Amino acid sequence: MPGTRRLPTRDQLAAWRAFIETTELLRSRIGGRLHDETGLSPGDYSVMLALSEQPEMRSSDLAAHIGWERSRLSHHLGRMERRGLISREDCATDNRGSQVRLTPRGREAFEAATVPHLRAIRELFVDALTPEQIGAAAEIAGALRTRLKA
Amino acid sequence: MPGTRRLPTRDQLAAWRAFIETTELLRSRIGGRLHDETGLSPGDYSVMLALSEQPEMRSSDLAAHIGWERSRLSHHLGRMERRGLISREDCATDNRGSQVRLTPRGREAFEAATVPHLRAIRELFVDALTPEQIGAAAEIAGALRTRLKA
DNA sequence: CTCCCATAGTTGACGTGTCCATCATAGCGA
DNA sequence: TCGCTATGATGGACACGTCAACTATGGGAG
Repeated sequence: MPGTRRLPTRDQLAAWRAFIETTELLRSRIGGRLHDETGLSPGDYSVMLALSEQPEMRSSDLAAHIGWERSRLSHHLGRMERRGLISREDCATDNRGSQVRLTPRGREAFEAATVPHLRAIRELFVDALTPEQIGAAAEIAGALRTRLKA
Repeated sequence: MPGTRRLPTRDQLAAWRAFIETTELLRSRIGGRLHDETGLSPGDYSVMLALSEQPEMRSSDLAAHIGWERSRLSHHLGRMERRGLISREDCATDNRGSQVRLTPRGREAFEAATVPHLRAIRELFVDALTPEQIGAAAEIAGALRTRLKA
């Protein structure tokens, strides 16, 4: 059947839909619990996780570290700064740059969020799967990422 | 170690991160290709897929069918209406309700989008995985969904 | 030293998603 | 019929993401 050749089969499509819809639901549930229990969004958590390991970073380095576009990070840091979670100050060695750091309040919020977040991951991801399935999930992620890089 | 008991292990956490980050990247790549090649967003596609199977639907039924909140659908339909993809009109049997339908232009856009979208799914998902991995992905989705429903 | 381009970062516009408030109608029980 | 509650749908406020434009500084080629 020309024109439909090489399109996914019914089963493949069903697997695709189940996979993509469920991962989306999982993401939103984990994010929702994080937000409800700690007041932090997943984006906040990523930023703060990086800053907790390296307390002072250039904005671009931070963006690269967490895999975000600079613009996205700039918008997000603006919101986090308004909430008093991080601060930005001029960079001594490059007048274009800015250093980002956690405020004491930010560090406190991050530390309070760690255990609830890990617990949500355990409950909704780890505990939902067998050890074999967790391994398979990691392998699937690897295979998909390889394809996405090509 | 009280307080950290039952938190994910290092390996489990690595699997979680790989899984969630890769599925997010996959989603955005498929969505990006859909948008670039057809001008439709994934949200547009979901709405139009439902309407292509049942040409006239109540807004609430449509929302339930695709698993969206009514408010989200209302906002999205507003944007789609501005672009001439769908139309809304009063419902004859319930004065509160509205009927949603594809415009001719909407139907045309949807039909033009189907093959490119399926092709993207094949290239970035189906072709990235072995048949066993596709089966495992479906099973993982099922297991996660079962847990999410509880 | 000057010019040119690359880089750091911000901003505006806009699509998207959630939460919550609002409003009108439907539908039921007294 | 009257009034109460549930439901259908919309709207505003705000967070989040992307894209493209813009500002300003850095740094090398000549």
